[in-house]
Amino acid sequence: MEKQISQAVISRLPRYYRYLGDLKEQGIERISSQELSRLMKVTASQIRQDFNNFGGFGQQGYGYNVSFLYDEIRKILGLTEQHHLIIIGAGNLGQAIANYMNFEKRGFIFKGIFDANPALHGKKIRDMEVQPMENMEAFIKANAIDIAVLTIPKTGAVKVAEELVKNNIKAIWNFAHVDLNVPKDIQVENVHLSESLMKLSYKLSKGQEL
Amino acid sequence: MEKQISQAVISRLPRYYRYLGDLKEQGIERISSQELSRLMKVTASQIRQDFNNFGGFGQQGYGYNVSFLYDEIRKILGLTEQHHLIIIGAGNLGQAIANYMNFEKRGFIFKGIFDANPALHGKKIRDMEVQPMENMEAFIKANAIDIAVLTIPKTGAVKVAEELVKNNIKAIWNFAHVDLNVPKDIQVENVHLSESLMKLSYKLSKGQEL
DNA sequence: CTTAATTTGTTAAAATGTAAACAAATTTTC
DNA sequence: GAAAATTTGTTTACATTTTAACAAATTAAG
Repeated sequence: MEKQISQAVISRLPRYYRYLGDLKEQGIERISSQELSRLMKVTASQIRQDFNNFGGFGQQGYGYNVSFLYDEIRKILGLTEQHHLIIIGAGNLGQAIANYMNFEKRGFIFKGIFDANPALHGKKIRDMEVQPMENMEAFIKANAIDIAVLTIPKTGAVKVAEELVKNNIKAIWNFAHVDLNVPKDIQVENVHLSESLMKLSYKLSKGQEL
Repeated sequence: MEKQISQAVISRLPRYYRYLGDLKEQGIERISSQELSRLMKVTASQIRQDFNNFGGFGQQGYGYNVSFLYDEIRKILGLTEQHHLIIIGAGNLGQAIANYMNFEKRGFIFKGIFDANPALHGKKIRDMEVQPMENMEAFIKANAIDIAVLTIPKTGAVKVAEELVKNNIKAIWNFAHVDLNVPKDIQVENVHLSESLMKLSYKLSKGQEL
C-alpha cells in the first residue's frame, strides 16, 4: 500500500510549483532548500520533508535542479494528464471563470457551458454557446466529460451534483455555498468565497486590537 | 494577553455559521454538539472544543441555542462591524465579484471599482462607474476605505498593494496569483483559484488509482 | 589533492491539533 | 419528585504536523 500523503502537504504543492515556475522563468538553474525557504517564508526543513514524500529530488551539497523539480511537481499534481471540463451556471461567476482561468495550461479542456436560464441560451462565452440544462446528460456522455465546475446558487447545487454523479463525472469544482454529498470516489474541491471573506473579516476585527 | 486562537479553528467558524444559519431558517431552536456533529460530519468533541475557545455558549443537558450561537459567531467573525470596500480590477473576475458577492449582508459596503484599462472607464457595474487608477488614492481618503479586493493580473498586484498600504488600507482580499509582501498589521486573505484547481487535479489523479 | 563549506535525506524532538473520557449540571421520563 | 438519560465544559490521551539535529554526500576553495 502506498503511503498516504497528508492534506497539508498537498495544499502546499501548488505554491511550490508557482515559485519554481517563477525561478525557471528567471533562468535560475538550481536552488537549495535554504534559499527557497527565504523566498517562500517557510522553514527549509519543511521544504525538504515535503519533497521527500515523493522521492529524493535533490542532491547533497548541490540542492535542487529547478527545472527538474518543477517537472516532477507538475507530474505529481497530475497536470500532465488531460481532462474534459464543463461549467454549470453561466451567471457572472461562471462567465468569469470561463474567461479568466487558463484551463488549457493545466490540462483541462473547456468543452461546454450550461445554464437553466433561457435568457442566456445561445450566448457566446469563449466561442462556446450557453446550452440548456436538458442537454447536459447527453453532452457529458458524448464528450467524455470528467470534471464539472459548479457556479450555480446553492438551491440547485445538490440536485445537479447528484445528476453529475449519475453521469459518471469524476470531479467537481464547487463554488456553490453548500456541502455536496457525493460518493467518496468523486473528488470535490470547494471554493467558498463567502467563507474566505468572513475569515478576512475575522482577521480584520482581531487585527485592530493590536 | 488574550489566548491566541489557532488558524484551524478560525477556518472552521464560517462553516459553523453557515450551518447555524440554515438551522435558524428551518426554525430549529436548539441543537446538541452530537446532532451538529452528524450534520456537519465532524466530531462532537471538536465542535465543543471550538466553541469553548470563545466562551461557554451551551448548557449541559440542553445543548446550544441556535439563534444565540449564530449571533455569537457573527460577532466573533466581526460581521457586525461595517467596512468600506473597493474592487481593483474590473475585468471578468472583478465584475463577477462585484455582482455576485452579497457584500452588504456581511457588513462590507461596496464603494467603488477601479481599472487601469481606459476602455472600461465609465462602464457601470452595480450602479457604479469604473474609475481610472489615478482616482484611487483620493477616493480611498475621501471614503474611508479600509478593504481592497485585488482582481488584477499578478504583474501589477505587488505595486498596487504597496500603494494601498501607503494609503492606510487595513485588509486585502487577494485574487492575484502572487504573494503580497505587506506589513504584518495589514490583513491579507488569498484566494488562489489556480492552486485550488491544481489540488483538484491532484485528487483526481490519485483518486483514479483506487 | 586536501580541507572547509554546503546541502540533502532522515531520524529525533517539540509543538500543535484532534479525539476520547468523564464529572457536573440539566432535562426528560415515569 | 426521584431516577434515568442528555449534554456540556474540561481534562487527559492520542495522533499528526512541524521543527531541529545530524550523518553522509557533494561541491568549492586553497
